[in-house]
Amino acid sequence: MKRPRPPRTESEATLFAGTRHRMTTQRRQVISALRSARRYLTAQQLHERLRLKRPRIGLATVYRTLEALRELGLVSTSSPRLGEAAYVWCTSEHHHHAICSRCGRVDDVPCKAGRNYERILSRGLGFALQGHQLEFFGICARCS
Amino acid sequence: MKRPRPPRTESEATLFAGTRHRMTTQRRQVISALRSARRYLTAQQLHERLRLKRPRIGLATVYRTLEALRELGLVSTSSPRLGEAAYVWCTSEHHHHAICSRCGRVDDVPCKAGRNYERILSRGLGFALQGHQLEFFGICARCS
DNA sequence: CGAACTATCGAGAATGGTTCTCGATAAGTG
DNA sequence: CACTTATCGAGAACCATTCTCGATAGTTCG
Ligand SMILES: [Zn+2]
Ligand SMILES: [Zn+2]
Ligand SMILES: [Zn+2]
Ligand SMILES: [Zn+2]
Repeated sequence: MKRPRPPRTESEATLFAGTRHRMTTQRRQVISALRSARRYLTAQQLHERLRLKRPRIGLATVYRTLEALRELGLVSTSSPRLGEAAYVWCTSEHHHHAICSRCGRVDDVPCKAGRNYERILSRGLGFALQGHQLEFFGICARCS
Repeated sequence: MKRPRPPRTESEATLFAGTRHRMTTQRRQVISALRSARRYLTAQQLHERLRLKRPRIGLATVYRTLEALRELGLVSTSSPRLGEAAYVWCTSEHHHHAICSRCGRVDDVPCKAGRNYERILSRGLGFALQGHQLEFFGICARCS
């Protein structure tokens, strides 16, 4: 019985295409775990989760993979707490994050602002705006 | 010859009023150095600067003072680089930062946005907005 | 397929920013 | 001044992150 092609989520196989990086089993699992978490995770938290299925995976591998993904713009590293970096999966287009204060869930928010501020900054400070970063804090739908 | 009262910058003496913290010479100097820097400084960079005038000041003292100021909302700790926290002097009112990509100067920018997003977030995600943080990157007047 | 090449892996050591400890000192009180 | 308590400086401890290195696995080319 031939089933229709399953609605597979975007494959990871091509994420490193065009770079000298190789797609390995470990990297596939780091990507999958972080992508499905939908929240900021520290390298150590991610390592914990990965060890459940692959006990011998090394912490350094997690750090190395996260750094490679960060260079590609596929993870964002805004660190919500001081002293420990946290990583969240990211589409590569410009967008912002809505972070739930209760459960930590992170949702992407498309960018709509910036226009007003460009003028304010230019007139008030003589500041030539090149980019911005915006984070929202509040309570997500599941938590309220 | 009695001069009119100098236009002294807001005194530091009262910053810890109402808390159990004491105002000491070391803390006065940390505050003064950070306030006049107008840029993000790491604890170690601040320590370097302070040692020019007070060679025996300890790095731990700098960290302790910065932490106390952070609790009071007088410094902000957004960490621009990964792996090392940086601190900038902050008024306690809600505002944002314009950070020069070339020289690192940080200027305060009053908040004007948020209204639009409150509706977008509520309708799109069922997200109850409580707060936000916005940073601008670009080139400041002195650098262009 | 197999050989050759090279990126990546895991484990542990090294690094370095930050915090802690503790006896000495200074600030506040009266 | 006498007393109490917060803060100081110096160095050790802590811990997140990076580095080292021999082993392993992905890739390419026949
Ligand atoms: Zn939530
Ligand atoms: Zn934007
Ligand atoms: Zn500048
Ligand atoms: Zn604002």
